[in-house]
Amino acid sequence: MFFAYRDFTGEADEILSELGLGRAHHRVIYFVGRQPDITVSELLGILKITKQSLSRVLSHLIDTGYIRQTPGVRDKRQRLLALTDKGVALEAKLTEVQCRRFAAAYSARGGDAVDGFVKVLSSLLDEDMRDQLRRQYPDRID
Amino acid sequence: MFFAYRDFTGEADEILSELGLGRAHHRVIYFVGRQPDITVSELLGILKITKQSLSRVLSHLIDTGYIRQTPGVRDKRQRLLALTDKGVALEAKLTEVQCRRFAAAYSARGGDAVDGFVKVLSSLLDEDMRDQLRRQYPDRID
DNA sequence: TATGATTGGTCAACATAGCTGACATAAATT
DNA sequence: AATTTATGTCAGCTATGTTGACCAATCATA
Repeated sequence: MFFAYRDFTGEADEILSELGLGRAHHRVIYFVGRQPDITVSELLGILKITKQSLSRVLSHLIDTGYIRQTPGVRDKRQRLLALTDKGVALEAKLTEVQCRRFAAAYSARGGDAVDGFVKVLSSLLDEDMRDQLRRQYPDRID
Repeated sequence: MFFAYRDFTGEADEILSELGLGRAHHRVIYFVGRQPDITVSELLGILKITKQSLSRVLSHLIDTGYIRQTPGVRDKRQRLLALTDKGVALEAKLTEVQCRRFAAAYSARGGDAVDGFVKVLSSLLDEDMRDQLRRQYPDRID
């Protein structure tokens, strides 16, 4: 798991570090990309870090133009976060190198292996996390 | 991958933090456990961190009695690292909670899924890392 | 409408675990 | 004897997490 996680994130980490960003920035970009107009507290709930930690990373991404924020419509206190075009481009680039690994795995090992992989991966999760993901991706998890 | 890795290491992290240790210590304990009398440079090659980083963690583990070192026989410069009884006990405890997750995954998803998991996981590795692991665990990888 | 809860932010300080660079020592090799 | 190797140590930097304290705007409700 250690080796796989390290190598899986390695290529993306390199791209990021050339831009002066780290893995924490990647996570924010990724989850904002998956769920545009996500709120800060939703993001905090996913990442399970403190708002102070998130603040540093998020402010930087806003300052450097990867993420934009618009005030919430229902609740004006909320900051709805979304990727800018620059953010979308980076997200695509990062996701591409990681997808390439999965594509290679799929080619080399086949769909049944990939199915097993997803199943086992989800079984490694805490129960509440698994339930949460099941709700979000009902057709991919379980 | 992010969620699975976080939850997979979460329980072990808790045990460690009660002992004033972190994930870096876990890695050292784990790999010393897998390969007793490993040298410092072999460990550096596995972890791919700098000797200064390792030094802090390793010195602490030696000071607190989880790891002992004996001078190399062939090469007296080498420090051969091995777990003490205390180290073995901790390693077993940490490995146990992580194995429990895999055991649960095995029960819930079956052996074919676990086989697929291992296959895909190994396909996510860099090629050289995969070769290295193939040599070390010829019956488990590929 | 006043009060309290929620959403979000800031400042300051700290911890862990990585990094680089420079230099030291003992042992092995040539 | 000179060089290379295995390892260590000091100093300082960075990224990313943590606590605690406190502030402001907005929302919901008694």
